[in-house]
Amino acid sequence: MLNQPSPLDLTFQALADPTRRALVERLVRGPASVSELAQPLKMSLPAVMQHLAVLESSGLVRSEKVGRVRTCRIDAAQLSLAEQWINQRRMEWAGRLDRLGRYLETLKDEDGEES
Amino acid sequence: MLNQPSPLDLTFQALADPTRRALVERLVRGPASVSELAQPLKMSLPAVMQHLAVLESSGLVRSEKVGRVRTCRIDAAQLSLAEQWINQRRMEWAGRLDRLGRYLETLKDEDGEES
DNA sequence: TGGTTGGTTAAGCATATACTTTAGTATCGT
DNA sequence: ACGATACTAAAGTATATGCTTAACCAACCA
Repeated sequence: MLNQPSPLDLTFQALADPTRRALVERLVRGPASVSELAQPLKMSLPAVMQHLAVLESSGLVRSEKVGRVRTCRIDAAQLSLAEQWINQRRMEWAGRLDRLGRYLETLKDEDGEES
Repeated sequence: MLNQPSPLDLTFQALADPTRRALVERLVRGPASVSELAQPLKMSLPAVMQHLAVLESSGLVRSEKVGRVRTCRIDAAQLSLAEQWINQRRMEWAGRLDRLGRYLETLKDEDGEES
């Protein structure tokens, strides 16, 4: 993976970590400062900052610093992107099963009409 | 991450790699053998097998070997799991924005009624 | 029976991830 | 001005990831 990762790579990668999902779960309930986000987590502040950096580089989270406090908020557009990718695959798969089922049905019907 | 990863960890981690997403994209169009899956990819067979192992340990893909050929198929349930997690967060966020908007609206109304 | 096909195992290697501790640098309150 | 607060930067470390190549095994097929 020496070529630069796509937005989808970054988004799924960001969501693959339980700490980062916890951060997202917190942020959907409203914006929060870095130390506010770090408080319930049992790891160092720099560790939390690194997780936030991952979330931010994926586009899932944006943040702005005013004075000495950085306020983070989630960006739902990126969540949608990931959701859409999964949904499209699931739909494709469901559609296939549906067509397959219908096809097997026609086979049974033809069988019934036989002889 | 020395404690064992959750199903959600494994699923998002599996989807974070473009090669593995390509495998999923192929498999939603129907089951395939290992070498069939490897053929369009420009990497060694063992590399593809390792990606398949990741997909399988996440539950996104199941496979069975008959004779000397292993046939892989996707398991949509695991796709749903990931999709649901995202969807719930997105809903939560949307709901919050909605409530916030309504609240601001009431403030404006009260403001209008003032003095 | 012996070669080809389809898959598997093992080992090795470069880079990436998830932390840590230590040492900062700007605010902000008094 | 001075200390506390909120964050940041840098470096180090252990483990994980994404490959590779070189064997190897177990059908199948002539």
